[in-house]
Amino acid sequence: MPDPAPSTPRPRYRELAAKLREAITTGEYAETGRLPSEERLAREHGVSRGTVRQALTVLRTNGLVTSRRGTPRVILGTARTPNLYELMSFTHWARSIGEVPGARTIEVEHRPATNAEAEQLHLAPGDMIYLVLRLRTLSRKPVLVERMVYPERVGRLVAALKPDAVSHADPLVDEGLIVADLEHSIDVVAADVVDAGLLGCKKGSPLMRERRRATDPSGVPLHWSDDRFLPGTITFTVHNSAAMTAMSRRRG
Amino acid sequence: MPDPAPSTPRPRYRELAAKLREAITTGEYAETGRLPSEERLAREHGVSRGTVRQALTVLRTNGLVTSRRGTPRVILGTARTPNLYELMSFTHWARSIGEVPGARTIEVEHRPATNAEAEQLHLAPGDMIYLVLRLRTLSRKPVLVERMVYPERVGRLVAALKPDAVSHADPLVDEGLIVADLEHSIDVVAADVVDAGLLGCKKGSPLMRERRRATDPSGVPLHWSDDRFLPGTITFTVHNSAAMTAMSRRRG
DNA sequence: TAGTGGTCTAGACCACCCA
DNA sequence: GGGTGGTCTAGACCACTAG
Repeated sequence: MPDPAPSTPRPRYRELAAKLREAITTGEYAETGRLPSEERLAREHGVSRGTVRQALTVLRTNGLVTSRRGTPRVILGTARTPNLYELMSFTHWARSIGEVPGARTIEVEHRPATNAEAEQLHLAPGDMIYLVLRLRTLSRKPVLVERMVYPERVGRLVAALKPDAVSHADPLVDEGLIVADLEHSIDVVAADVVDAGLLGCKKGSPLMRERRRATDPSGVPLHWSDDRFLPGTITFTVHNSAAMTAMSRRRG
Repeated sequence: MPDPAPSTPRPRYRELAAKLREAITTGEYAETGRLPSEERLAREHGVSRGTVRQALTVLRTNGLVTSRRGTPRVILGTARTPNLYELMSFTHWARSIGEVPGARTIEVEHRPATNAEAEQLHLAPGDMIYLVLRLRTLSRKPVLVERMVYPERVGRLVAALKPDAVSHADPLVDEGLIVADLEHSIDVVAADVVDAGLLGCKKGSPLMRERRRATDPSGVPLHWSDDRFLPGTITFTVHNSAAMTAMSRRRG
């Protein structure tokens, strides 16, 4: 939910969701720990019950409230803010937690895709890709090694950026690229020579790896990345409600 | 979406979602890669557009289709099956991927909660908890060390299970406990002496750690766990669409 | 039994995309 | 401009929980 510049005015259900989130975090319903009924919320805010339910779905997705047939909704906790931007962009995430992100570009390659790359990006073998290798820092301390693979069309834009550009994601958004979908996988790998040199750890020492693939609304892959974090620098958290889930990252 | 035993007949939107998922995975719309319009689906299946939208929301949450105003929905990929059970229960997950799960109970403690445990389970300091330490296996090979902490009420049920019970989650479900909410965090830790002894690795070697807290529909914590996986045995995957997310695990 | 959330309908208007 | 998905309404019935 990146809340893009509202060419359309913010829909009412989001407006209401924001109001309710605010009310919850300020302790408005703290006495009972319950939310008013949907009907009552509808009356109080001058919208239909359907709109109230849309708003409550947002809150539920974010883990703020539960729901169960027959009983009022229960307040679960306070705000969580899953945000596609934050999951897509180290820069954006770092700023969101008040850190100063940095980046050093180590290498940019423009070459034919390997088989694995072609598969991940839905390209034909031999199609050209860009690979960008960067060292990312928080407050000047190395945190992760980032390898981004872009198809030609996207990579061209990235390659044109100034070498000292910290965020690569923002310019892409400005260019009109839309990320509709992200697929992450998280595991542990041993540092290779490059990782070790950049992060200042030993070759073979364990790193937490997050691989991501971003897809635009028409299903076309926008990039594929391999990020390797020093242990202790980051924690991934995932929240599931009965039907839905939200992911975020935390400083480890 | 555990699809509980339908005391109520399965709602139409789920029925429709299942039908559409089936159609997508069998390649029904493979030529165009597009879904028919909501209006048309409504006509064809004899339901209202609202119901169609509910069904499509399910598919979107699961990463099967995208949606964007103005254009038909695009088929993204094939089935993903996020399921609270599978995330809650190693046993259930293992079976879902065709593996044979095993468990060896190492230790059961019944004692006052530490401060951390009390906080996680929303207990008063000194309230009694159960801690169950188990070694979990796939096809007899050690995969993870599991530490489950239960509040008295739940732990009593677990402690009453037969020592060779593989799944602890299923009996709890049978007892009427409902998991409405799961919070995961994933990071890397060094194996302690116990971990190393059980998993057959060296003390200090890296393990992937998944900590979980489960909450029932009224917001009461049901358990808190700390699972430590041998590297290479598992990969966590998370899928986000614009507003929603789904998590799963894969054999590493 | 009263009140809640879950499901479903039939209609409406709009922003947006694309041919 | 025609068709799509996004939002919103006003109403209805039902399953479920709890006092």
